[in-house]
Amino acid sequence: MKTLQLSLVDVERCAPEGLAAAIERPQAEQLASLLKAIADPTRIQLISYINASSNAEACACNLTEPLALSQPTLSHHLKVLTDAGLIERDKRGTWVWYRVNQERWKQLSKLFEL
Amino acid sequence: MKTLQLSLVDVERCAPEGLAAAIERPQAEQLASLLKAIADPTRIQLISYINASSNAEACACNLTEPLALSQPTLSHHLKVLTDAGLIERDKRGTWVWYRVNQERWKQLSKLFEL
DNA sequence: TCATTACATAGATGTTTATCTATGTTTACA
DNA sequence: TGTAAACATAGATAAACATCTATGTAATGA
Repeated sequence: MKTLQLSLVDVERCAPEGLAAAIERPQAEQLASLLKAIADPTRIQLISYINASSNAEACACNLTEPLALSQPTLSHHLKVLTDAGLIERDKRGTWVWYRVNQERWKQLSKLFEL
Repeated sequence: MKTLQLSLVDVERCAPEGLAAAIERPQAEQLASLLKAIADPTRIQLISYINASSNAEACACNLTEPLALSQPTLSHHLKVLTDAGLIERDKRGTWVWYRVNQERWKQLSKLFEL
């Protein structure tokens, strides 16, 4: 019957096409949590400020003012970035210096070569 | 006096170092909203599935099942990605086909060459 | 040892967001 | 024209999150 045949053709046109290697859930969650760490305007600016500082490192004490953040809020964002492994903490006396983890950053950039 | 001098030295060691071009707030917000669109495991998988499909395009009707999503939830995620300009909508009859916007994707990848 | 400074943690609050159910809209076709 | 299928939108809800104030911790220096 014609209708059935057309229907079959239509179904075929909408049928799942062969998927190449699609990202599985656990890896997708891992990537998402890494991206979430960066997907915030304040943290993007933080990374930018750190990287743009001389020696590519910045003292926390110099980050509150340019970004107009309270000290606990800054501390929170730096922790999020540190936990994600995107920046590294280096305590020197009373101050804490941060630098971008270039390895981790390169890892991320590869994601977008998909 | 020695204390004052030391204090000055210390301040200098913590003083703001010359910043190169740091990302300003409006641009940071733009980048963050783009990254937020991807920073979700479901949407990462969606992009992956679309790109891994033959012809690098996928019908919405084929995306609910492999990702175990309800139809409205799928529709929501596809809208988020579409609004961010990361995928493109192409309605063909009853079905809607999506493909990744490669231009936009390349733009993003440049972000990580920082 | 005490005061001060730099930073972290805890708890509270308002906003965003991922998901659901229910319903609306559009297209194909008999 | 009327029905069915594919998708979008609306509204509700619970979880996640950015920010704040208040307080704790650790290091410095007198």
